[in-house]
Amino acid sequence: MNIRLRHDAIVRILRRKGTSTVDGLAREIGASRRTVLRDISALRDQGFVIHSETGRGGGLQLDPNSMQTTARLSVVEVFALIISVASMRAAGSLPFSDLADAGLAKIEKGFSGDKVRDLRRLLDCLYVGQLSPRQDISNLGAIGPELLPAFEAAFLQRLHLRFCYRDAKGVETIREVEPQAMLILPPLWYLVAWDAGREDFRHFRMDRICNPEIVQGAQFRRRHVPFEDDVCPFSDMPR
Amino acid sequence: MNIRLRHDAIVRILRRKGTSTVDGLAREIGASRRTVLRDISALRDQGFVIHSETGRGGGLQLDPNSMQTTARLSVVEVFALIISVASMRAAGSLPFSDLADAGLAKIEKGFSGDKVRDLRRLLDCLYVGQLSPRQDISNLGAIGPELLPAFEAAFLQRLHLRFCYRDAKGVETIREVEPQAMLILPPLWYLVAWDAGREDFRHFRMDRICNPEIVQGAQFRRRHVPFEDDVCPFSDMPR
DNA sequence: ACTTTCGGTGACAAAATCTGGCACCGATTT
DNA sequence: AAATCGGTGCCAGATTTTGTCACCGAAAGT
Repeated sequence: MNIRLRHDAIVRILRRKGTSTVDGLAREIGASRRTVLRDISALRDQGFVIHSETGRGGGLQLDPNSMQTTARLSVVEVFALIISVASMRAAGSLPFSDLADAGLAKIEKGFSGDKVRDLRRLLDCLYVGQLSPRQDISNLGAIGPELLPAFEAAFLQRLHLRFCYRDAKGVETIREVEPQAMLILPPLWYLVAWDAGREDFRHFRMDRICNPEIVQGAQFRRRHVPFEDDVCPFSDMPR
Repeated sequence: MNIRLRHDAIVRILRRKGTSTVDGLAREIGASRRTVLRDISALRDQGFVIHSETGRGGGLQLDPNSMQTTARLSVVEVFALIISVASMRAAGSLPFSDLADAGLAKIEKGFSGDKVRDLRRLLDCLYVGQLSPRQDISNLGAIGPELLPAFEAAFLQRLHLRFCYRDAKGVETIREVEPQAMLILPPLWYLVAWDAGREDFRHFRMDRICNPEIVQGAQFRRRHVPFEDDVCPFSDMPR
């Protein structure tokens, strides 16, 4: 029997029975007492909290709060999860937001140094807030999934982005910009960028952007920090 | 050298050098060519995207988008993340929702059998939708974080829940209920439950619930499926 | 056409690791 | 004092992992 399957079996039995002895586990699994004890030790090393009591009527007990899983996530996947949690928190009344944050913190802790740098660079570009009630949200379009890889490359590698923009009057223009930040005011998303053609900072509603493409080789010239700190929901994350 | 350390070393070298040959890796790590090839295969199984080109000038190349991290999350933490993603998707216009879903799917894949069962049981109780515009959302209160452990135990172990409920007129009553489902209509959250005292199904606004406590030993008597399938945003998850 | 370089596979013995039994310790209950 | 129960060190045997070798197919230079 595989070592991994055995560990799973032990956790399953402990969960079901609540309390069990080492010998009972060994009999049920079909492994030796010694092996079960080694497995218990390994499970504790992996972060499972297993209480034990010696003597008559004693046994092992699995702390239900320590049931865990592992996952491998890329930087942008974590970023997407962070956007979800932050955006929901901004929408208010999220009883599980603390828990989701704790989960994200665990995920972030698993990153190595340069991945953390990537993540921070993305987070530095993200601002989530509340939409002011007087804002016009008519003609709300969908944001295309093809925007994601373009934004990721632009933000992480600091490259120019060229796209077609349809403004509020319906006029379409080609823009070449240096992306600076992403502003989320649910349900609206904005790209804050230095417009190279107009030589000024502009806000672009993301549902009005189409056909984004990376411009290779163009250097960033501007660095813009357009918002106050308290708008950013990630003050508690290390940066 | 440990197998895990070797995998980490391979990923580190590939990241740093960009491109490398199998023999180069073997020399640098101090393992045999065959072992490195086995490791590459294992890494690909784990989800790393490693491109390879044969012939002169070829070699291995790690896709930078597959740089990953590991994390250990509990069932409820994953549940909280799922709520965030689903709720945000219900709010509309989420360009990264697909990515967040992919991340969640990876997390869910890391669960062992009984944890998946727990997660499904929680998901079966969750419904996210759009609030109808004519709904009254005055007197919106905060949902206390102390509700979470109570709900988790109630849903997972199918135990009775007793709490103090303040209805729309401000009248407070003690209820003992069998929790059936959680309904999220942002920004409002409802608990759908069988009210044991009134012998009928009731909706409770979660910001009006206080001091929830588990009632040990009470058996569930009802099973309620109050919503159509299309309200549930998790149709693509295995269940 | 031929050679070299490179990823990838199968087979098999050697090396490393895991497993099981054993003796034994300390704590707790009967 | 006896029985129950978790925990540790030790060592031979079972199991898995590793290294070696032969070999294949693809690409690129000669």
